[in-house]
Amino acid sequence: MARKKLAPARARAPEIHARLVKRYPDAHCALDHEGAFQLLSATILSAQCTDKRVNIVTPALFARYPDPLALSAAKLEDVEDVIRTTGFFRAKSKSLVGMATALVERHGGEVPREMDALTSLPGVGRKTANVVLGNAFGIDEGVVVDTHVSRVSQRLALTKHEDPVKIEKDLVKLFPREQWTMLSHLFIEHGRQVCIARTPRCGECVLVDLCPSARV
DNA sequence: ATCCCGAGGG
DNA sequence: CCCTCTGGAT
Repeated sequence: MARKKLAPARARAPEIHARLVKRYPDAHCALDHEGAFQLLSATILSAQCTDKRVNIVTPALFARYPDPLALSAAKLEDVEDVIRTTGFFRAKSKSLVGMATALVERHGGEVPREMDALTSLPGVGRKTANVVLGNAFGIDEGVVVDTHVSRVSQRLALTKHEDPVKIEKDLVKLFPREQWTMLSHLFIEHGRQVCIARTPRCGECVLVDLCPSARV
């Protein structure tokens, strides 16, 4: 069975975006939050953890530590008890308290809006910084590349890389800046519902004819 | 056994 | 580049 040769990524990208927008018109940040500080905290917790699980623990976290000053003064053990079920709880607790302390000491208790300042915070890498910039501040600084975005991009052959930074470089060249933040939500939603890691549901995928990995 | 909106350290 | 950190869901 001859597989139809697909167009290069550059030619498929606009159609991929259009179909996903139509398929997931309500795509949005799945981490419950109010404001940059809460989103920053929730995103630190999201490492190797489902957003659903993060949303279970954050209400208690935000109630107990409503602002950077309160979180900076928290005892690590108390934070660990609240966030334990999200995994990596010792490292995440240190990151949260360290992040809050850095906000108080270096940024007047506010979340900075610059990539360099954000990634200088404890426990904050490029992925987390992109989440905050895009969703709390409305700045399309880059594309959030999490496990879903990585997998979907590879299956669609929009990148040949596995390194998230290299994947992001490929994606920002394929899609216009004003689409970057929403693109992440679209890929994440598609990755969760259809382009699932173990058993992708290619039979119900709106991108089958644009995907070299499709198995129907 | 594998995966989930990663980051830091060696 | 590699490894480690961690619990819950499937």
